[in-house]
Amino acid sequence: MLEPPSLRDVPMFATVDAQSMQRLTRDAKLEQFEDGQTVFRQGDRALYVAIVLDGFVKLTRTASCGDETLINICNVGESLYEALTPDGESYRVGAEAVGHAHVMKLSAPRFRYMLRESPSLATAVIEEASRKLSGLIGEIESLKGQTAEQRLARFLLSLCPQNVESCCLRLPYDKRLIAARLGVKQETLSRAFAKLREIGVRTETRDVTIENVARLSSECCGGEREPALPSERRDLIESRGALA
Amino acid sequence: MLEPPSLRDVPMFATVDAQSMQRLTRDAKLEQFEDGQTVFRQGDRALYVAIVLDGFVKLTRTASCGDETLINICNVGESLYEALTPDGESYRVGAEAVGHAHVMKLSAPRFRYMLRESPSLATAVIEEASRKLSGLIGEIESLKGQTAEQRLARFLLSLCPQNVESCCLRLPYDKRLIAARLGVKQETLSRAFAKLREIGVRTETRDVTIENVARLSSECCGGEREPALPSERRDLIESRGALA
DNA sequence: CGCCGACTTGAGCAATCTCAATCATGGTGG
DNA sequence: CCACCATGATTGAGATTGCTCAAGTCGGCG
Repeated sequence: MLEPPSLRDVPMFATVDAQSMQRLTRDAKLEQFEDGQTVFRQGDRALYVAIVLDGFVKLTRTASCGDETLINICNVGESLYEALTPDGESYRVGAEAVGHAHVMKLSAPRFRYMLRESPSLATAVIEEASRKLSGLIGEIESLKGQTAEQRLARFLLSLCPQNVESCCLRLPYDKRLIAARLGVKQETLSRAFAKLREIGVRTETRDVTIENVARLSSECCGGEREPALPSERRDLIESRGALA
Repeated sequence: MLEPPSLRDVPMFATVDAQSMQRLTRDAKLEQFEDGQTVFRQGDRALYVAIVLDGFVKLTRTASCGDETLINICNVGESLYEALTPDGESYRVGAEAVGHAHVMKLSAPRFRYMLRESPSLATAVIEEASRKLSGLIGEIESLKGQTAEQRLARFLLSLCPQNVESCCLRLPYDKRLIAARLGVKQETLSRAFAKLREIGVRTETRDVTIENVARLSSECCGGEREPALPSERRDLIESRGALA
């Protein structure tokens, strides 16, 4: 939090040439948000392409009847790219800070202009969009085919480092949000945690201990595993095993 | 089916300059598939970028335990873009023809090369990816927040032309597939159809009559409506009302 | 101490799934 | 023409999962 957050650390832009980055960020704005503050609203004109530089930003979609659905929780280094409509005119989801967050806003018209000027940027954006597609496909797979318990297992596994036999981790945000992310009610999430207790998952409010990662993995539909989300913060996690 | 299917009619490429299109399609292959035949398998090396030129192609994701989840059913003019992994190395979902289908396969390495050479192609691909994102976001919203009945209503509405008061339409594929698309079992779909009968939706195997589109719309969560899928075939639909 | 928010737990209910039986429908062979 | 079968669709009954509502716990924090 003390080091100045910078686009330099955002993987999405790692392969973009320096000159393009300089032009792209010429009038970029770095904004700070407190928990619950709105980054932009669904339906607003899409004046910016936003990147999370610190904290979390949740993307939600609100139906006309008022139902709000959580679409994604974006982590440090992620763009809020799925917010943009295909025509680039408005936001199809709203964005709100979860906890304290820094967001870099790049001018959308400039961004669009640069896409035509810089093949390396265009390629980077195509890859970013493809990553977002992957994430959503995984989400759909999970929602259509798995129980709440399996989804929770999958979520916890996505927080584990690869190839460890056990690990302790801190949940990245509160259980209400995790429930929304998994598409269940808070109470259901609580019960799912209770069931996982039987297979060696202890929870203490926000800290989770997974005694046997492989066991949890096999529980969650034959050991399926998300391709190691770059999303979740590794610095909150300690673990024993191959990587420890 | 008799006119030769051509990339010329694919909206995705409408804005791409002729020269790029020519280079892109230099060694393109047009393939035909019968119902159930595999276009490509999940995990295969992604040698091609595929476009549906006739019929339907379903994209499914198979978990290691064998569970198969339907991700999308792609219509004429759609790319199978969501099949590509971010690194472009392999397919993250499998593709299979639904009924008779024509698929154009473009060389993936050439495609990637052309992305750097042709800003208009890059822009078109970014828009296509964005449309795919929209579709998946809508899917997630639907899965997380709506009942089977509401999802069915939404699906039927996506098949209706805009601004009509009533309409008759033919379901684009069989009910087993529709059920998979909505993320329910076919029995549940059948019961959902039965419930909609009470609000003026008649079904005769594959033909559906919607007596009052507005009523159906209000049933499905306050009149939410998909942004008029370009996906479904308009030529199978007859309707009365503002547009008729 | 006492309140508040976040979490947990319990009980009943609603939606969906599973399993199984039934019913059209279309094609096939006699 | 009809008996027969395969397939898709429908319907019923009971089990499961997740939801709703309500109460209870727990850990800060003024």
